[in-house]
Amino acid sequence: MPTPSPRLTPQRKIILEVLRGTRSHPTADEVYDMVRERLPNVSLGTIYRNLDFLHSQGIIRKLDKLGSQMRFDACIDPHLHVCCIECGKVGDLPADAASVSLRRDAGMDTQCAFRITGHWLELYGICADCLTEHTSG
Amino acid sequence: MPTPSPRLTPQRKIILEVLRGTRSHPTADEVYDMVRERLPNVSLGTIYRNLDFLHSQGIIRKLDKLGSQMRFDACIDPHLHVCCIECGKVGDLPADAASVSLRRDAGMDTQCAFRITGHWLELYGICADCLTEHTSG
DNA sequence: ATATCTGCAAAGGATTTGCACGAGT
DNA sequence: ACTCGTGCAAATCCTTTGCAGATAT
Repeated sequence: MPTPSPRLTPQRKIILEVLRGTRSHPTADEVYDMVRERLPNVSLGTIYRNLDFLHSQGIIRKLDKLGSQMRFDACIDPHLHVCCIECGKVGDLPADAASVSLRRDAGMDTQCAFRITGHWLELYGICADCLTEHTSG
Repeated sequence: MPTPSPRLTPQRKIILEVLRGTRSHPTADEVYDMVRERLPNVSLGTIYRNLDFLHSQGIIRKLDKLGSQMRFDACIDPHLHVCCIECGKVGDLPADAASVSLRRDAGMDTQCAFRITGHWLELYGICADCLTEHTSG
């Protein structure tokens, strides 16, 4: 059987262009607004579906830990995000700047123009129960 | 004027007891179910309001980065959380085990019975724009 | 009395989904 | 033809809110 062939529709193309044209890590809503400037009849559902598709293909990053709304990032290189606790703005930080920033809590980080005040670290893994199911099943 | 005097209602008391009686970092919904066993007529709104109140008083922790629903933790000592990517279960990790776990990605961490497969680090701060507003205003 | 708190139900915001139509191969 | 994608609107999920009645000091 032939492999499924995703299509590069105008919507999909413009959504990706819009995302690649900004460094602001926009929400779906903000992407919607930007895309509508070029494609007035696009629907929000299409935005969500395409952002999801692009993410599933590894073409964009989905940032779901930066507030109440998801944000999206066309830059998939490993890097960290800094979130402003006042206005919610999201900035980038080169990966190798992390340890520097963590040690400098409450100091101004010259590399990202944010004064770092805190951080959040969370681990992912597989719990013992799920591990057992894997090995026994 | 007298300081406001929050009351220790039965609802509030039981919610806190229930939360202190588990290490499962329950969602509001799960707290609701547990509380209803002792207080069948409690409402979900009351659960949310009290969890919020307890959090605002620094009595419990609110974990909003562990999936789509908020989770709550009566243990406010600094410690990390490990989230199972299969079933969503959340475990604890002593703070000083963090560096160990990060170095052991994909290895089994004996301290928390999770096999750590990844992590997420995010920074918080104040952006240049908001800093300017503070210093100039 | 009065401020705090409750249960109920409705509202809210973000995201997902069902469906019939449209477009590419 | 057939599959994939779209617009629209409704549905869903989690959380918050308005309100009238209840409770404690």
